Amino acid sequence: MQLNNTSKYAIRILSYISNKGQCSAKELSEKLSIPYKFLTKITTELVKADFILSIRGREGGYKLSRESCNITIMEILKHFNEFNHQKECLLGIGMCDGKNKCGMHDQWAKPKKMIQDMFENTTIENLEKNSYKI
Amino acid sequence: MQLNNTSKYAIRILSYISNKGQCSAKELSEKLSIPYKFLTKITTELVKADFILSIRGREGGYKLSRESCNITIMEILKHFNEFNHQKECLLGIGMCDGKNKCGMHDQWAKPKKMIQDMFENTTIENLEKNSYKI
DNA sequence: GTTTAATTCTACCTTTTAGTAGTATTTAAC
DNA sequence: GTTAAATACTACTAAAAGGTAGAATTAAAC
Repeated sequence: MQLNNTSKYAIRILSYISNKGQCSAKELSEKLSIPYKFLTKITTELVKADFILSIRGREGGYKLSRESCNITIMEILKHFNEFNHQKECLLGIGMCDGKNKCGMHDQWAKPKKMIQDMFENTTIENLEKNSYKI
Repeated sequence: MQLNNTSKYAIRILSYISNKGQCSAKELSEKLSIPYKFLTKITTELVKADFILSIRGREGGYKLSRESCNITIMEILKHFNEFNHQKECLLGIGMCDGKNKCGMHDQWAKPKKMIQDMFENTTIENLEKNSYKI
């Protein structure tokens, strides 16, 4: 019941960039304690997905490609396959809906809704500032 | 944001045994569509953790070692390391508490509590009957 | 007491996730 | 135009999760 590392890193990276305006991969790696090579792999992915834009060459770095209030956590998680849309029931094997319930379908319904709403309504702007310090 | 396979299987196994009273690994494997060898690995673990007891030899099988209403989902999940107790914040790096917050600490608090309560208050007895059919 | 159907043990293989290494490309500064 | 500091690309390695294989042990049934 946790996010995978890539998703976690992505959120923290976007949050840091948002607070700094622009910054290099080197700075991100050091401040967020994310292995440099792994970090650039993720940032490259974030560029392709248009969350950030890259400035190459000397004095380069990354910037948000949109306003932080327009980047929801849900969007990030979906990009990194954290939500499989349909079946996302806890024990979900095959299709799990109102008719074909998994064992925990009813109990899971409320918390699930709450989490989804939270991820949809939370944007990079809303995140605790300086959370990267932890 | 899903349980790992082992935890899912464990819950479904216990649910099935609960409904059947006693059953063999072969039956569990077939009815729950869990690979036989992987299933027995999990049941052996469930025996050691005293969720079930095994009856060896011919006509053997597994039984719950306690009443189904006394086995909470939380207990199962904790056994399979689904909850790391302390830091379980979404982005949680290092310790994440009221003073040292991860970026999503505040937003995550409510859904997290809701999920934990749900897992603690849900027992094997409460699960949808025949959920294994899916 | 032999057989048979069951659980248990040890060791291995496969897939996915996480992380590393090295080189190529870009571009501002000088 | 050379240099230096940055990102991007390709390919590999390591660790964890998921799954398999085969032989050993147990005990009811006959």
